[in-house]
Amino acid sequence: MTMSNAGARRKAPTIHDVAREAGVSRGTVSRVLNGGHYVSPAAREAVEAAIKSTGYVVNRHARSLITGRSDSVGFLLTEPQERFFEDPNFNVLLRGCTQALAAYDIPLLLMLAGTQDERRRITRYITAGHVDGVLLVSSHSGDPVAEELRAAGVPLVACGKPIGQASKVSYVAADDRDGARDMVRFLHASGRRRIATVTGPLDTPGGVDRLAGYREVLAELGIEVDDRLIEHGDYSRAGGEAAAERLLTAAPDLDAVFVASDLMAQGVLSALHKAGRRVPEDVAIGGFDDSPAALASSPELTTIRQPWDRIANEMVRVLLAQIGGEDPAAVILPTELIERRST
Amino acid sequence: MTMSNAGARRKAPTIHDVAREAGVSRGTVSRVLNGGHYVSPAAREAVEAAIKSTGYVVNRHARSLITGRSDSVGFLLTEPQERFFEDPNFNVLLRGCTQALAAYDIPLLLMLAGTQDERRRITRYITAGHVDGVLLVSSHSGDPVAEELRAAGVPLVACGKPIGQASKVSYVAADDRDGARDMVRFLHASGRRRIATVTGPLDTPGGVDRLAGYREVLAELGIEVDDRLIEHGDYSRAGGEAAAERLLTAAPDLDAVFVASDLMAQGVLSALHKAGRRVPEDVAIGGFDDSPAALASSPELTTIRQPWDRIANEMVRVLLAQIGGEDPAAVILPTELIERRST
DNA sequence: TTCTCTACTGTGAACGCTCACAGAGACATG
DNA sequence: CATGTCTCTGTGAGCGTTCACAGTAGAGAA
Repeated sequence: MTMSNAGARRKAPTIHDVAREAGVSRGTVSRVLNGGHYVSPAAREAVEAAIKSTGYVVNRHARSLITGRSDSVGFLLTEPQERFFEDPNFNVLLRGCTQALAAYDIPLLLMLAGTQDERRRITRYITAGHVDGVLLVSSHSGDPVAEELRAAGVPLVACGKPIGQASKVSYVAADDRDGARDMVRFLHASGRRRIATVTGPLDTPGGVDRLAGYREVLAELGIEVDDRLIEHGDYSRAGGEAAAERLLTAAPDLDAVFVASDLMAQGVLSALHKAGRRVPEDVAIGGFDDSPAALASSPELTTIRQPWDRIANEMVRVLLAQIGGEDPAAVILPTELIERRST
Repeated sequence: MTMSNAGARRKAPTIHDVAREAGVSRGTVSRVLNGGHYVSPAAREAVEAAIKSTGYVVNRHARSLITGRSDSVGFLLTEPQERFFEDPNFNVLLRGCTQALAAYDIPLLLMLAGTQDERRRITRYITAGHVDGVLLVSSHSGDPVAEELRAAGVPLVACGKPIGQASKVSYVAADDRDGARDMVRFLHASGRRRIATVTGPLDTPGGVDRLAGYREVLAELGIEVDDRLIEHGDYSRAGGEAAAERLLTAAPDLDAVFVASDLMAQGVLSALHKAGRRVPEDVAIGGFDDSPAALASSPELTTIRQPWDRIANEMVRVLLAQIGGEDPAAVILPTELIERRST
């Protein structure tokens, strides 16, 4: 009998209605809503009861209009979206961020900047203050979008270490160097003595740091670094295969390869197979990322897992802190070695 | 030398500033902004110039406050998030929706309702009018959330056909029945004569419709349906394997199996392998979904692909139409048969 | 001329909230 | 008794839009 629904969304109760119901003023209701102090227990109780009985929900637009905050944040993905969306790790990140924000009742806006047009539109949207901050996932760090947003004073935290250290932008990343160290130490501990490496591109933080970790462990073990054992790839499968072929020529006596990504490791695997080397009997292989490629390979790859759920949580934490006025911060999280059949 | 950045976001220009700059009134600027009529070419030009020179961007909160619209929509995922996030098809859908909405300058809010608490929070958020409509992805159709939102008069469009036909909720889905018909016709055309099927659960639309398609084609070909050739699964790999074992017992002479999901098809593959049947020489297998399982199987599965990018576009189109006041609508999109090695 | 109609423009009032401020008690201190 | 401090409460103003309405100018018709 009520004249509810049927698309005719009935007018929502306002703070006024709650105030009337509770027998107090708007100001008092507002103070209760914002968890403020200076409100008597009696008033608070009355207001809370009135909120419940009226089914009041704050109008975020009205609030934002006056506070200047939007109480929402953007999740910005620039560039090659396919690559990310196909990666389950990326999905863990997206999900983790959404849930971490939900705990603060902050909605996440998904923003994909593929084309130049989209980039412009999104940058305008963000700098106009429609979100309070941005969680950025960008392939090549030192992204112009990051710079632009930072220059506009938008709180920002990137996923992964930016390469252009010039600008002070917050980031959360896994400890690439330590992950690499773990893997090389592990290979050495399992008896391998001629440990080669296929690095990522040296203009990426991952490329640099994972190589640094490799070098450090050799130094630590008193093994002289042999340049013939180092080859560079481009994170692609084909790149890994080519690098492995060069390694086999330059240093045919290698008995282990630390590869800076699982995808490249697949290429390495196939090169070794072609060369008649057995894995892990003749050559052990360690990957990086714990991507699906690690499980799809045969043998399954021993690899380094990055703690994507924790990365998500930390990104949100750092972003909210920054929105709250704190300075940019960098967070490095430990990795985990996943032992499988390739070692 | 400018006192820009440093977190001190300078006050954004308002419609007032634009009006002053252009020498017109707020009203005129507003009319230009909303693409309205009744504005002279001269005024429009002046306003557009002023917008450019001031860098004005509309304050959506102020607008929403008065229009009552939020100009944003929610993408709601209920229930088992892992399953969806792992599915590349789901990611295509999410991406497609985001991009389709971006063309209308409508942001997408990602909402994950896993726990009961989250469901409540999100339902409140939505019914409070914080989004204009909802794109729903739900595992079991006839989802209580869908009902609740529909009852509250929230524009809603579901992905996939709801089972509870009682309520009139919009949906966009691939043509399961026709996809099934295509596959069975294809198997028959390639010479198979004892075509079995492993269905999905019969309380899901996919389960029902794909079986219906199977039956229809047999009828069309004048082949009598043999119940020994029909077994039911639960969309899981193990379920597929068990169903295949039952089939092999009941109808050992089968020479093809149409399986209602790729995951189940993997199970069927493994059962056939154990029974010493070769695929595709002895038995052809047709899957459904074109999921990663289809490519990961050996041999790779011939399967039915659902047009996820088009589904995304249609969901957005239907939702916006509904927000605009149109009635709920159902859209069925054609599928595509992907031929691989299993047939 | 005068009136009507059309095309356009400006203005005040809202939308629902927060914030700053003023003020009221209650109580202690000088 | 005056004064100060502390806790609590109500009120007016204003955030930046849109919307309804009133008003103006110019063209054409009576």
